[in-house]
Amino acid sequence: MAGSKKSAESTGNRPATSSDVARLANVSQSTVSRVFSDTCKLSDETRKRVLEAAKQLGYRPNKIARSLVSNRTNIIGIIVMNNESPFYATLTNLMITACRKFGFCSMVIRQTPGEQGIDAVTRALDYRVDGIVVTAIEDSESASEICRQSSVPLVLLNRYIAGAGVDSVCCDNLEAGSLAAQYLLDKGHRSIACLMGDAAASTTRDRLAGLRSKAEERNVSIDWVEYGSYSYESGREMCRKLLADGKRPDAIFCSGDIIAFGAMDVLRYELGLRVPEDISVMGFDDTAETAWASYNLTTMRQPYEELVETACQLLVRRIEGKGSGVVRSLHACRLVERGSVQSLQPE
Amino acid sequence: MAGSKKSAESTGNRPATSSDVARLANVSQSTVSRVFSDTCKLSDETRKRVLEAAKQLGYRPNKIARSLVSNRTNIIGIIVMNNESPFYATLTNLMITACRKFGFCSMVIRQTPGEQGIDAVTRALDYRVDGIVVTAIEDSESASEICRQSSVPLVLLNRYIAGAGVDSVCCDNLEAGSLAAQYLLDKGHRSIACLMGDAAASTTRDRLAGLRSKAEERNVSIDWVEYGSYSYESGREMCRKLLADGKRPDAIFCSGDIIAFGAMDVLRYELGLRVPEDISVMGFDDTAETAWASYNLTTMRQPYEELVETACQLLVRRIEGKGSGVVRSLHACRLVERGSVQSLQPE
DNA sequence: ACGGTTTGTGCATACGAATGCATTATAAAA
DNA sequence: TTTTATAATGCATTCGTATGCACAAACCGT
Repeated sequence: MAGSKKSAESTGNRPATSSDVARLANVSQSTVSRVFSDTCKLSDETRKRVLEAAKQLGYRPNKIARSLVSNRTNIIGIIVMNNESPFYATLTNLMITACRKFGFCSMVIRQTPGEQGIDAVTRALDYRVDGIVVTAIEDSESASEICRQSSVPLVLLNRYIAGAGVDSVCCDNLEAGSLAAQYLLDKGHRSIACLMGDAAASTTRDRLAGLRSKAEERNVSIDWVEYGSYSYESGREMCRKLLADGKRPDAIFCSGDIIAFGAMDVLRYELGLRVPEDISVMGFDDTAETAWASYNLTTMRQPYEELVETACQLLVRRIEGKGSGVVRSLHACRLVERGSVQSLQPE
Repeated sequence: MAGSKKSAESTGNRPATSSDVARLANVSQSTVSRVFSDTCKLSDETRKRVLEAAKQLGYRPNKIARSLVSNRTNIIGIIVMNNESPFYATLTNLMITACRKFGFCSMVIRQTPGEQGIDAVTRALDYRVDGIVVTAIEDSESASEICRQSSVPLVLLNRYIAGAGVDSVCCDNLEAGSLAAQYLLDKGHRSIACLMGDAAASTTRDRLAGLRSKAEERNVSIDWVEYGSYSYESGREMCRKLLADGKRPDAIFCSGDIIAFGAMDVLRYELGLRVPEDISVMGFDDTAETAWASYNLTTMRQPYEELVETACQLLVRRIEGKGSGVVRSLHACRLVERGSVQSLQPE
């Protein structure tokens, strides 16, 4: 008497198929399919019967089978670096939510250590994802090439490749760097040190370039620049190295908040300096932790929602074939003033 | 003369299929399939010819089609709450990596606001994922029920449902709570307040229960307990509320690090108290931020890698049909002593 | 040289849903 | 009532891969 308790007629524990439903509802498999994709006119009577049968069997369309014939998986591949920073976590989370909003599921692929970025992309392509978002892998260029070969749309989020015909969505790092410089200069800072993340990333380079050009415009030269990576530990190391030579800049610009956290902690707890009284620190990204009272970090806010929304929209438009030329979408950052930068100006 | 530049013979920009390869290599489609699944003996000569043709066409097996016939997607669904805490971010990231190690891709599904947890699970099931890991959704019970109906293995990570026949992997929250109590008591603390996360979660309840039982064993009663959620803001609010009545406990136990961060910041920057000199704070999880010098939080470390590895292994074993009875896997936590708890004992 | 075994390959079909086309039932028009 | 248009449904095929079965070739021992 097993299984008689369930209200659904068992199909032997294998999920019900459209044919099972068809049989029960006394219609053809095509009709069932049409009820669930509702592409076509159907009598209310039939629709009702089918839906009832479906409910009884617990039927749900098999998206895998559907994908095979329609050549559309409704999956977006999200490729992320093997990076633990809160910034990427936030970006990834928002991206998943955005994809969902557009009706897509997310296959998240993390580049495993030792793996080429292109392999991560290939893994996604094997599942015939409809589109790919890359938030920072090393060899974006080859990734973009292999996507073009498979004619799968690709969007770079928070990265940019000059010249390559790839869509990208970034904040305007040049302008943001410039704004940061302007802010620090306006506050009276003249000797500005920079603790930068990965030197190879376009974001890193642009932020510094923007900062530098604005500073030079005001006849201030940026001489103290350290490179490392976007991590707390790297922030600490760069900060130690910077101040080891006895250098005492007015302010330290960090190209990522997490670098700033490391730097602040070294300043306060290893060097006994006060932030911002003795030395000012500025971050970049506006991750959640910046607002925490211990840091209270003045930073440039990246417009997360806007970036992610745009990337997703762009990707979806491409997926639907509504592509035009290569898009490079740039978004303004906004300065969020908290308490880590001191004014050296007499008011 | 378009397309003649590519070395690969173009198949009209549609990804090459096994039939395309078969045609080029002068073998049947079956043979191509066999080369790529290598289930069967094949002459070296044939294999070489096929692989060459495949390379020339840029052929990679279509995992969607493969899934359809083999009834195996090699995808694991990872269901996560709409939660921004670093703890879940870490857990999710590690889970993705672990799945990959076992040869699975990850479909990450975030419960969207207003959505039932069961709907998130259903979305995964629609893609016929081979297994599902749930790291905290509200209605785990119904989720488990619908997985059973589809006979898709399910593992709860960091959650536990008493009685329900669901596999789960947790740290031993009872014991961990007890260890925390023991530590605080040994340090001489007698009035211990508790700032807890979501009251409905098994983790929250067990941590408190463990703490309480150990305390009572030593004739200390735990009278000050606040409930909230696992977030920085909630930590702040609970802390304010706790101390508003003029209460001054020796120590505050927080059921999550992020709660502790909020609490510490209120203590230090709103109430002007020193941690640990005036009041001790203890956390739970050992997220990355605990080691940051600003917090330097003494906490209970969850064995992340072990938890994730176990969950994944368990799931994979179930997927391969090697299931036995219901498994409840418990893992010991370890106290990580940093600088946020003061000793009240004369040494 | 012959029956028997092994090895390598092809043929045909299945997986579950979507869809162009044919067919039937129904309604509207003449 | 007959004709034509229209709406509703079924039939057959397709997507790309895997696999049971049949078959051919090669090898083996006697």
